[in-house]
Amino acid sequence: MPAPKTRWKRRKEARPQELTAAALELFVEKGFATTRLDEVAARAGVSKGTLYLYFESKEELFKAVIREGLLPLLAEGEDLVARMPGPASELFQAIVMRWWEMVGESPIGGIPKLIFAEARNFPEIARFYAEEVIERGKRLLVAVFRRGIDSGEFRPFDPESLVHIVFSPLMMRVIWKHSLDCCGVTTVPIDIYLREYLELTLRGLRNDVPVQQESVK
Amino acid sequence: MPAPKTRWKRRKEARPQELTAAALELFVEKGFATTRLDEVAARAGVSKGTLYLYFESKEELFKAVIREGLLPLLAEGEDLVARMPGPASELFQAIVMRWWEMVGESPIGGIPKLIFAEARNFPEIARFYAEEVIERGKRLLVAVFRRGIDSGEFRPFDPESLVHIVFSPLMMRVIWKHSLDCCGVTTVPIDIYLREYLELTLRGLRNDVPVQQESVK
Amino acid sequence: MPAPKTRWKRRKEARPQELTAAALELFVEKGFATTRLDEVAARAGVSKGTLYLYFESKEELFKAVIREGLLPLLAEGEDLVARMPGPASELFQAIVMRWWEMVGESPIGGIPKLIFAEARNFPEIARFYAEEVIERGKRLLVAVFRRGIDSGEFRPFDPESLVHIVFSPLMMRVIWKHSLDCCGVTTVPIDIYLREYLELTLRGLRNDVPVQQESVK
Amino acid sequence: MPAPKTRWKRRKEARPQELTAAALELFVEKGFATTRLDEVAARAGVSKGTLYLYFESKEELFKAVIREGLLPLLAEGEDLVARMPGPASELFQAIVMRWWEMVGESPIGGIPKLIFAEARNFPEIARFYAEEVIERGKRLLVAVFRRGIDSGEFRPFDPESLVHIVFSPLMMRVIWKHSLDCCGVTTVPIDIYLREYLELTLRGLRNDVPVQQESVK
DNA sequence: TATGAATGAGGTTTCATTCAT
DNA sequence: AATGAATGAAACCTCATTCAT
Repeated sequence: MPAPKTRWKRRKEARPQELTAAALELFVEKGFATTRLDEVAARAGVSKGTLYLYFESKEELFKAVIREGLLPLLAEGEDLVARMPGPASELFQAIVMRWWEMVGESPIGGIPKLIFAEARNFPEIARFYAEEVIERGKRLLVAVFRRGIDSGEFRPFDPESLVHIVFSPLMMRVIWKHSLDCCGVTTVPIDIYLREYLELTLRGLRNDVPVQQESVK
Repeated sequence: MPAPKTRWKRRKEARPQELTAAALELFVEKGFATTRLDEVAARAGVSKGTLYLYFESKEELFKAVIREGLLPLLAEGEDLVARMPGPASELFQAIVMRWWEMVGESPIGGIPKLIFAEARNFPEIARFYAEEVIERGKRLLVAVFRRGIDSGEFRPFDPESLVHIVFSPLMMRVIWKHSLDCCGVTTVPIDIYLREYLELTLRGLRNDVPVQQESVK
Repeated sequence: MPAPKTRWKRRKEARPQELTAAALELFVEKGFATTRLDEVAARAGVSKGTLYLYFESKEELFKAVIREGLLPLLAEGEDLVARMPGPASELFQAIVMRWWEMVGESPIGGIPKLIFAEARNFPEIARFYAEEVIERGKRLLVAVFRRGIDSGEFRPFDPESLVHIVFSPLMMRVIWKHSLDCCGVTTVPIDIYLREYLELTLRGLRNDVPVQQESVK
Repeated sequence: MPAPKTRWKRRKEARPQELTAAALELFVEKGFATTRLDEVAARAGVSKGTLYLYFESKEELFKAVIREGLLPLLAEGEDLVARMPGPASELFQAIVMRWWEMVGESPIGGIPKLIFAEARNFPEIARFYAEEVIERGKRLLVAVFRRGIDSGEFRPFDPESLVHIVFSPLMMRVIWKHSLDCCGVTTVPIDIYLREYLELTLRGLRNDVPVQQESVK
């Protein structure tokens, strides 16, 4: 008796996440408009009507998918900067690798594609996402950049101006992964991509001074 | 009487492009599925039925939009490499600036967003686009990189591995422009963005000349 | 323990009536089709599933609502005629006032509107209602009319032909009360309405002869 | 060429009325909620989608049905009072007979039942109907009553108080016709009904003065 | 007895596509 | 060549009904 009730209750609590998980997959796969709620329900193993016990409409489901997807992103990483002591370049490298592991490889990696694709149809959600995710991520990286500049490890530059540029190759890669990659348009393996990306970027950021000082000598 | 007829004929020949232009705008704005053919027709100033005189279906219209959008891209730039003599870094800079002018600023700049958003719904088109546009662009940049490496201007690296990484900030910017930008989520002004991008990237690519100069000495 | 059990039992026996009462309210308010069983359950303070312990289907609930509503109507009034001795006009007046008190003012006053609205969707129920309520009411009034005619108080007329006509203003009033009245479309206050109605009707029914006989005298 | 175009245009102009006519029938027959748009379309001989070329939604169709139904009512009768010269009782009789002919016998006779049934679900429409139809009809009858009172033909009474009462038997009859009548619950034939109604009502309204004066004497 | 999560048939509504004009 | 009225398949959503608990 307690077991079944628990099973039910657990079910009821687990449902929304099962549903948003199925929806995320399909929204990323086919886009919001093209995804039929039947499919979402089928993939989650429930009937169409069940969706409406948990979400008022397709649009609300969409919002929930995005909101749900944020949480892992927000929880992750913010303290990474504070904890990590070493040089900024190593910290940056650590963040990049971790981001790919946690976001790039996981289903929530589909969200960026989804956001860019649907932003103009759901401006409030786009703004919400920008505020909650992009802005926070930006602050994180800017802090790293500042530390590097202060320590002389990075050349002096305006972190705000560079942050989008620096992050672009990661965003593009995760977007690519969920669009062209799935059509058989492949590119360099991810490990090489990340290695080359880090090298290019760190070379682009670092201070030349030591080298030049050497040459001055 | 002859004048109107000429105007008509001209009209008739111009029609398909007027239609694809209207369709491109709307597809970029709202996505393929969400765009109604009524709207496309209305924006092009014709009736819904007229669309079917020129395109067999909504999907064919979509393909035509992409195909049409390619031509300017293909025509442009390929000879730029051959013609431009100077150092690779200057050539790269010229390509970047020109690309932004010709693509980033024009309506066809919406195509990348469209492709990434719809790739999985239209894999053949995605492959077609990858083949015809991305691949060619890649070859163009690879050639520039090669020239720079050969001349010692760039450090030795595998051009194939870096080309996507290097181009990402431009892609992201043009995607951003047609999605989040339209929701009021803005970022650094484009001139600063491009300047910082070029500096970061060229620093990341170039040879550490001073050191090498010493060794040359 | 016995106390609660008793309360439970009382509850259990009272349930069907609580449910039909809630249903009547809502059916009158919104119509049969538009009323959701959730609402009925909610208004009765039970869960949706509980309804099905007492009624096989929404339609059965509807039937029960009507059947339930009949009982007070049937119990009331039939003996009123037999008991009341005085002149027919006073008896008629008494019936009218009592009917308005017992039916017009009570929730079951909504039933006529409901019946007229849903008759064609539930013909058997309509016939059942006609048989059990309208027919009986008619017989009641016809008896009164007969008595009045026989006593010379009313002019000679065919009671069967007049009964619907005479009763119409009361029916209309109670229907109005549950439809237009609720939309803010009001009319004469009920006391004036009834007074004027009685005057008009009794003038319409009464015999002029006595007066003339008097004058003859 | 002109013929076909005319046919099309004529069709396009006739359509809304064909559709509202079909809808009126069905709404009266089954109620608003229970009527399926498929049926309306089928009865009008068009496809479901066609409805949406002319009406934005089921609710708008409903409103149009009511609005459409008003016009004949409004056009009719208002001048009847002005034109008719004779005694008020004859005018009243004429109005009653004409109303039954024009409204009672025609499909728009279903509207009252519809209004009373759906008033609480569509309060604005109910108010609109009350304002445009009931109120005007009331004014019409009140004018007739006034004329009769002024001429001494009718006893002195407050016309406003009596108008609903007097009209009730006609309303009830037309409502009955579209509900219980269709379930086989019949009543007195209409000609007898109207005759008895007129007699009862005119007796109820007329002045007894001469007789009473005699008795007073 | 009572609950309320789950179902799925059925309704309204949309829109790509057709075709008579 | 151009129109736009008409279609009907397919989507979203509702809600009466069921049933495990």
